[in-house]
Amino acid sequence: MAIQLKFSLPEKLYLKDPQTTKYGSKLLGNSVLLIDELGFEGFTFKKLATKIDSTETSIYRYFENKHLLLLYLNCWYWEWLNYLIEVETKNLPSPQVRLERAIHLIVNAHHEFTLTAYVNEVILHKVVVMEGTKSYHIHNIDSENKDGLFLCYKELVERVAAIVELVQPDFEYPRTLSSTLFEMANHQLYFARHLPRLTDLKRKNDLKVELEKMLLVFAEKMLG
Amino acid sequence: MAIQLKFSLPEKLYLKDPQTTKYGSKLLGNSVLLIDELGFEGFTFKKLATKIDSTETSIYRYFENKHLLLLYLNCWYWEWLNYLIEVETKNLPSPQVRLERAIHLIVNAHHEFTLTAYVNEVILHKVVVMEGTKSYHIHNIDSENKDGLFLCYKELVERVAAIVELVQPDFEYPRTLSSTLFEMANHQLYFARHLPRLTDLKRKNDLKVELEKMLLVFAEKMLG
DNA sequence: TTAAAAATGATAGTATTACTTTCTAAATGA
DNA sequence: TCATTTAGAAAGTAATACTATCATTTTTAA
Repeated sequence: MAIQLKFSLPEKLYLKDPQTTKYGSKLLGNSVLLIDELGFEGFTFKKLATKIDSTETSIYRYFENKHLLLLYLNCWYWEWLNYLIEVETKNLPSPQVRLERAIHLIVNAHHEFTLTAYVNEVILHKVVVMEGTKSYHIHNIDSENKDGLFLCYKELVERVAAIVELVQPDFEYPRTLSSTLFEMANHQLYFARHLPRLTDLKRKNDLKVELEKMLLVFAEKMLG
Repeated sequence: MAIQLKFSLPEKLYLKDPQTTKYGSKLLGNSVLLIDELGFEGFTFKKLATKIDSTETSIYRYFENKHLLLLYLNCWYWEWLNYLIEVETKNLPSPQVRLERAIHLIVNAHHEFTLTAYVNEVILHKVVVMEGTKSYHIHNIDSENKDGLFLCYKELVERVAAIVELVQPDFEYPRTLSSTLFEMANHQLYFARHLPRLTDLKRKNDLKVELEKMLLVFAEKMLG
């Protein structure tokens, strides 16, 4: 993919949009690497500043705090996946096939597509699986939600829910099914890697193949 | 319920078991209240010490850090639920009915049972829904897992998985179904309360009733 | 009953975190 | 080229996440 994409993310996420400057993209790219390396709790703006040969002050000009940076990365991921699902399910012959394609992308997109130079999508996906829920399990969730910070996730969930509704208009839980597909994809992968007794995915096999199959079975049974 | 229960939780969770002293039970009970009030990120041992008219030093004699305290509370909840499911599904006529009873308990136990004087189960449940995932999304997950800190959750998931296997021995994902029931119960409730576009549960209705119905439909379709 | 042991409190101290402020220098662009 | 934007440098602060030491109170067991 040669086209470089810029996503429009909620304004209140940042003080200055890191996608608009070279420094900003360095910030984003390295924050993904450092969060992966240290875990979100061990990650600090000080350490990130050192890593990119800069200062805390400069980072604070982009983000109010590390929580909003994490949320920015998640939103970026959600927008990116949303864009891919939109493009890749267009012109497919039936809703069933579109749903199958969407599930394939939820599991595999980060390995098959690279849209940007500065963010490593494979590592970003690791961060989303490992730290993602922390971006929306926060004490001031309601005020952040009011500021529109979770629109990206909502739109992503709604895109897949809309396909679900086409597949089976009588199904009573399209949003729940959609959000559960996204949540399951992350949690079951995390369990397979770290708490294997909580899942039937087997680490020795190709997790992506198994996970995709599992989500397909799951969706089929719910709608079939 | 007049019987006071004491749960045996993994030893490495604590330095001194808070269930063994009066001070410890005060610590536990108030930590639930304070985490609910401030959110886990805003919660500190200093603030807890002030709340129970004590000192940081004393709290540190029980727990190495606040993460382990949160995990302790989660384990407590998992053990408590595990115990209830065991007792309450015993002697039921069929696996189907036992699974239905288990789902009912996942959703409602905290409102229907009170086993201890010092922990408010309803608020503990709020904390588990809000902060629970943080207790196992941590950078040193593998070493903590090695220390057996997640046995309670594994046993809980396996208890329900065992029932699933009795209901439908050919079903290929009993553990995944079980862990997904627990995860869904928390996430869908959280979404209904804070990010309603991510779920079909409607806040105006009785969330518990709706959630139980939803999980039943979900399990039925998976196994039916 | 008393002496030992266990549990808690009081005080102090440290490194790190999570910022904020102010002022300067370099790059950019109209 | 002059104004504006952008980044760096340095310093400072309140709070966090602990640790150490010593004194006091409470419990327990001989």
